[in-house]
Amino acid sequence: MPELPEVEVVRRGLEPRTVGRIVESVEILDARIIRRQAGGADRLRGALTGTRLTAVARRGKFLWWRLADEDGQDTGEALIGHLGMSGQLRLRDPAPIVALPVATPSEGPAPDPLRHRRLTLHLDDGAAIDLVDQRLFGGLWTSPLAPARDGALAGQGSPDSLLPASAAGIARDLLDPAADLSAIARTIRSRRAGIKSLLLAQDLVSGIGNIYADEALWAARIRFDTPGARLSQRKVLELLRAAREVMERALEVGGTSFDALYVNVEGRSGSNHTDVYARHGTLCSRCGATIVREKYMGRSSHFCPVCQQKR
DNA sequence: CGGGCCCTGGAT
DNA sequence: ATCCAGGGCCCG
Repeated sequence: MPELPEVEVVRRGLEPRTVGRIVESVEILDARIIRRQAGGADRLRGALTGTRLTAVARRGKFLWWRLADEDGQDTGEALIGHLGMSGQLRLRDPAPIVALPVATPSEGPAPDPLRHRRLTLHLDDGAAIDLVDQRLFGGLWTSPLAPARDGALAGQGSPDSLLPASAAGIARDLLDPAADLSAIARTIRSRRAGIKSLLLAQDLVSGIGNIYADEALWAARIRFDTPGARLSQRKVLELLRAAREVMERALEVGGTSFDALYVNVEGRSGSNHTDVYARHGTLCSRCGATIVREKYMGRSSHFCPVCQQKR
């Protein structure tokens, strides 16, 4: 499931091969993927056809391209996307889609990595950007730009403070130099909700999903259901720095993958190391206790019952 | 602030 | 046949 590090890996893969290119056509293979586009498929086609991609930026888990018209003028809109939990943006060279080698009958049919291709942007150099998404939680749509409130760069890779409206309610993430960790920590401490639900609140701090929330809480030795207000400023800062470190480390190794659902633009998986996530039943690497999985907020929470005590 | 919804396909 | 995975968004 793509969270901040995985989306950043994708952004970095897209940057050198898509910035400067013109979209020649938009191929929609499954209309259900364009749910979030105002005006629907026609509007998406109209906004992109003949339009140049001038930058690719990211805030939290949102990714967007800046757009310019034939004269090089900003269109005032971005092409923004979110991968949901199973979305992939894949770059395809000029060659047509090549099927994988045919499997022998005993092996059954070979899995086709593009089986769930929903939408393709064809670029002027013959390359293509495929949006592949098994569960259709992801999407790609246009959104008008407006200045970010604090005037700082809108996100990683952004040339200025202009932020797509669709990401206006998304807080800065922990890899953003303009993120104010002390302010985030103060807000967390003003809430009585469980700390994990606060870590996952994208309007408070963005980019963290279920995997990195569990990993950060383990690193900071905090139980998922501890009320934000029960934690000291120092402890919350420790947690935020832990979350940042876990995500930085994941970024260095190309993202975290638990299945074939997260891949970079070339279709390759990242690492799959975690300390607690999906490790229930195995031993805590810090104290040797057995890692537990518990339902919280309708999601699985993985934690060490000894290191992460109730407060 | 919690719960339901959107979705599909692999596991049980 | 049913459960489960879950980010974002909408609802009450």
